[in-house]
Amino acid sequence: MDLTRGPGRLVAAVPTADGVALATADEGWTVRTDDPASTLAALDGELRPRWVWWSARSALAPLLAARPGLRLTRCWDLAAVHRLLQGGSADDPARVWAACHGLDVGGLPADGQLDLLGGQAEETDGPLRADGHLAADWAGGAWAADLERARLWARLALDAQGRQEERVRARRAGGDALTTAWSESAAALLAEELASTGLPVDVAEAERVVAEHVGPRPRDAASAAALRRQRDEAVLRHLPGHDDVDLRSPAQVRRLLAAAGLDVPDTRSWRLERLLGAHPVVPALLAWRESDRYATTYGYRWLDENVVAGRLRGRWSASDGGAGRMTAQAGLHSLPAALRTAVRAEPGHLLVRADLGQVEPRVLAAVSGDPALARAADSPDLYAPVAARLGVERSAAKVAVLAAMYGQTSGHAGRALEGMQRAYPAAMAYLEAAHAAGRRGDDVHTHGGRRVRMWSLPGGDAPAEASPAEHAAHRAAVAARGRFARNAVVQGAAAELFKAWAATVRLRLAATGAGEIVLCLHDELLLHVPAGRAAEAARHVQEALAETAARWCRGPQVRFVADVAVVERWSEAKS
DNA sequence: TCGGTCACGTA
DNA sequence: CGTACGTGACCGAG
Repeated sequence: MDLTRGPGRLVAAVPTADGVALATADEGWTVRTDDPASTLAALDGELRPRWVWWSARSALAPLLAARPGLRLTRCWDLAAVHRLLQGGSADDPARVWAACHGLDVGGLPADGQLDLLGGQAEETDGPLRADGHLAADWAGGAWAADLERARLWARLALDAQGRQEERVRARRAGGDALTTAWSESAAALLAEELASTGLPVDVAEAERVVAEHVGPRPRDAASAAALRRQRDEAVLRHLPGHDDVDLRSPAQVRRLLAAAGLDVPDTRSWRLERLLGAHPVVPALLAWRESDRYATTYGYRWLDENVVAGRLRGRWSASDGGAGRMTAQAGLHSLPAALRTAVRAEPGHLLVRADLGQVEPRVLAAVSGDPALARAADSPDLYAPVAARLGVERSAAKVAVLAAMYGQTSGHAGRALEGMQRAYPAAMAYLEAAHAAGRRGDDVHTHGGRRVRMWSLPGGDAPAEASPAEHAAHRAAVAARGRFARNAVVQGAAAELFKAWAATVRLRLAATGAGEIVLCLHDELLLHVPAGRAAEAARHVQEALAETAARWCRGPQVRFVADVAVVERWSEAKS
């Protein structure tokens, strides 16, 4: 059972307020209905198509708003595949269309902006300009005015899909870019479902955690201000005469520390932790920092704005940023550990928590085809055989592997890297190639075929006339680009593997009704499942990983491992 | 009112 | 001088 694969019959779908417009290679038609979600759900069951849409955000999000439980099976997401092919995060229809027709995007309005100034806004009834670009009003949403327009918009989507698929098939990558296009599309679908579903939260428990750090919910603005002064006072009382210092201002905190005889270049907590015994103001300040997090970012306001009826919801992106990881808003990806007790299964349900173990070195073994590293991945603890091979402690082996992947040069990394070079030459060569490309400013591509764009440097490639300081800044910028590229090919490929895994899990759960994914966290999945289906869901997670890994590795098979636990609260069973 | 910087949570 | 992201606060420029 592998539902992510297979071409499927391509059916473009454009839902509107009045109904839904559809297009296949042979025909287009419209269905007038006030319930397009049900129409698509029925067609999904009958035809098992691969839905083609401009983006899950535009096509699916409105349907999920009307029918939260809607689960469509497969799709081709033009925006997601565009990001895969072109890199970056810009994915509006005008850019998608231009890219798959080989048109220059220079004359296009900026992302999300209509060309209101009228530079190219010639009067036209059709969706296309004379130069082949999408007309600005169509790209901006004019297709939604009536079903006939929507039908045309669906035909254009199908046309764009065909051109995109040609480009995907032509993409040379270590892996199979077409499979990546499918799973990235699935991730875009999942992103909308995650935004709609939300993360189950025990609000009373969340309020208890917040109260532990900042006290009870203030009744009004005056008591909030008083509480704030009270928290500030706990720090400032250690240095009389500095009552006017604003602890939220790093510059003022630095002057405050200077008054305590502590000269620091910045006031980051890792630096202050080394000065814990130097002055009582330091531990007080660190405690203030922690509680301030709950007063600002993760406090009552955050709960009020983002948790509705016991679900924490934020927008999700399937591949934002350089390397193509998923991103999430509303703090979903950076919940403090203390708040995880509040992430709790609803009555009659359980959470299945699954996280990939040592995913980045295993991914490196797979994408580089390094046979020795692939053999190390046979071990449930990859670092143990690496340590044996390098003849060092496990902790040193881990540092060496991470240093190789992240481009670390400080500390003891240097000598460890020499050992890595001898033991795992193919893996190191893979990283070095990406590093060199990044330094040159050349784009790199992930195993799955994602383009990762580099950026140009302020002074160009080699500033001829520059001060020593400018030369140093330029060298630093070149090195930073190299580290970014080196990391991107590993982090990006890991993101692709993760999304392929998540997509497979999603389909198994949808097909069996054994629960649903409620959180994706880079290498961790959280499922919310009926209590009686937890063991089954856990099995789906493991089987989906084995299936995904087998498909993903073309060279030597690399073992991927997942730690799976069935819990009531996310905080339990943290490995 | 805006963008840059700092700081810090997660992976 | 390991990378990525999102969030909120301050601060100086406009």
